[in-house]
Amino acid sequence: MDGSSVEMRQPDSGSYHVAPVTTVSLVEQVLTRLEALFAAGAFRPGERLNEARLAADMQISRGPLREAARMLAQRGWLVTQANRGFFVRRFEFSEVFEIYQARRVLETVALQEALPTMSEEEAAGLQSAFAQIEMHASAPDDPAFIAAIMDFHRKICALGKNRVLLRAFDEAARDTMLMIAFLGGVKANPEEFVRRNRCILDLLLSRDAAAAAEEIRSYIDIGFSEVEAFIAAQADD
Amino acid sequence: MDGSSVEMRQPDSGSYHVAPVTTVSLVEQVLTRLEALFAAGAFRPGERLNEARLAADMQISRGPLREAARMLAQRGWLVTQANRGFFVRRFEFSEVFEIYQARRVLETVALQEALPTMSEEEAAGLQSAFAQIEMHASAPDDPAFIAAIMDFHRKICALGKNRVLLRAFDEAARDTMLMIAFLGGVKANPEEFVRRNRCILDLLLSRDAAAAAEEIRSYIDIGFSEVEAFIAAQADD
DNA sequence: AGCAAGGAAATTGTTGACAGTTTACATTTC
DNA sequence: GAAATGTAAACTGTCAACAATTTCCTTGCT
Repeated sequence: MDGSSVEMRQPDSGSYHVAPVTTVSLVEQVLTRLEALFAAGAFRPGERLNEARLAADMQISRGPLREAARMLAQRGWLVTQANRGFFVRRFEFSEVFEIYQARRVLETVALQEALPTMSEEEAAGLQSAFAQIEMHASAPDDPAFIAAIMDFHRKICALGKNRVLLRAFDEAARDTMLMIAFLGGVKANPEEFVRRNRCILDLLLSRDAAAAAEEIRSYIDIGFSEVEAFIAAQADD
Repeated sequence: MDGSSVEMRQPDSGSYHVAPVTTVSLVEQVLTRLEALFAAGAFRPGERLNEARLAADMQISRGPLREAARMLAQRGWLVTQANRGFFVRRFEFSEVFEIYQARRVLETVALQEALPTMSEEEAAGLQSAFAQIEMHASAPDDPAFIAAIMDFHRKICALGKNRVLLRAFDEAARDTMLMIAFLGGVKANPEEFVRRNRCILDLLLSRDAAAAAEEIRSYIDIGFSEVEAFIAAQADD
């Protein structure tokens, strides 16, 4: 490039305000790719994963792969057995219920205390998050649709301004997505989801904590019922 | 050993029902030792940990150490910077408040729904857990004292029978212990803690969910106030 | 045929070495 | 003397090889 024609502005004092060089370590890249494989349903519950083969497929060595796998194990997506390696976790049905129950608790608790004092920025954030749901509703099978829904509800939980509880919500949200990946996608009708989330948004914007909490409760219960019915429909395996 | 003098009983049918040989992988051992170092206050917030030195001290190579460190990073105790390694997390004061708030929420929520149907086994478990607190009250500086208190409250949270929320409590409990390790131990008077926990136990055993929840709320608030005061007393650093 | 024992192949656990980056220090320049 | 520059040491990131264990198949026995 010709450095003479375009002159870079020199900083008037001290520092340059350039964006820091973000080097993404190989382990983080592997973690992202493993997450994508999980989301795509590439791993089956109980499956043992072959380190050498996976590393070869990713064109890396086993070291970084194992480090990423340890992180997923700590997250609960993989379990380890000494000298036998990493296995994909299994879901019991009882745990599916607990995941939905946990999300219900975490979202409604966040509301109860924080909704009356919700800022305009937070309200705008909720609105744009809901807009993302609408945007992806035309492609309900795209993982981005579920991700948008989760992000909307994450912002609801974030109203509580408690990082520990928000982290717990993130865990539950990730568990939900993992479970859906195992089920092979949800068949629920997207309009229904958009409609009910719009209802939640409206109640939030009107600062009606009790009504919003009640609506979230029933929304999540419906989500659980859909999964419950879907699982019941699978009388095989 | 002389195998002839002692004859093992042969099983009457098929299998032996012996406990499986639990080989503890080196990574798990390292994780345990790192946790012990954290609990002992060996790591200071923000400290960078030298992989080669730590591995040499533990007489292992860097591979297993890095895997254990990745797990602690996923847990939030360490943070990573590309090409710079692992650093011990820092606590902001605001997060200390959030930890206590989260424990308060998780314990009281578990009670609200589950206390009326608490089984006799669960009640007995709570009683023995409280007995452990009393047993360690004579040595309040021993980490086992705090661990006993945490275990009692963990059993309270477990009444809710929700593994996702219980896991969140575990996170918060671990964060609490880490924070205390950073502070260099709490100076609070142990009799006060024993007395208030006995009060909680009594209310639990009488199945009074509302009163127990209220007592837990004030108990945790007091715990937080103690930490708050302790931090305020440190006007240095 | 069914089952146990043995051994080869496959797989995980761990290590040491090398490459790339960062950090610390000495040197130069103003 | 302070700031910038260059260089060596220290450290992290990654890899490939070796050791230990498990898995699977073959063989031999009842």
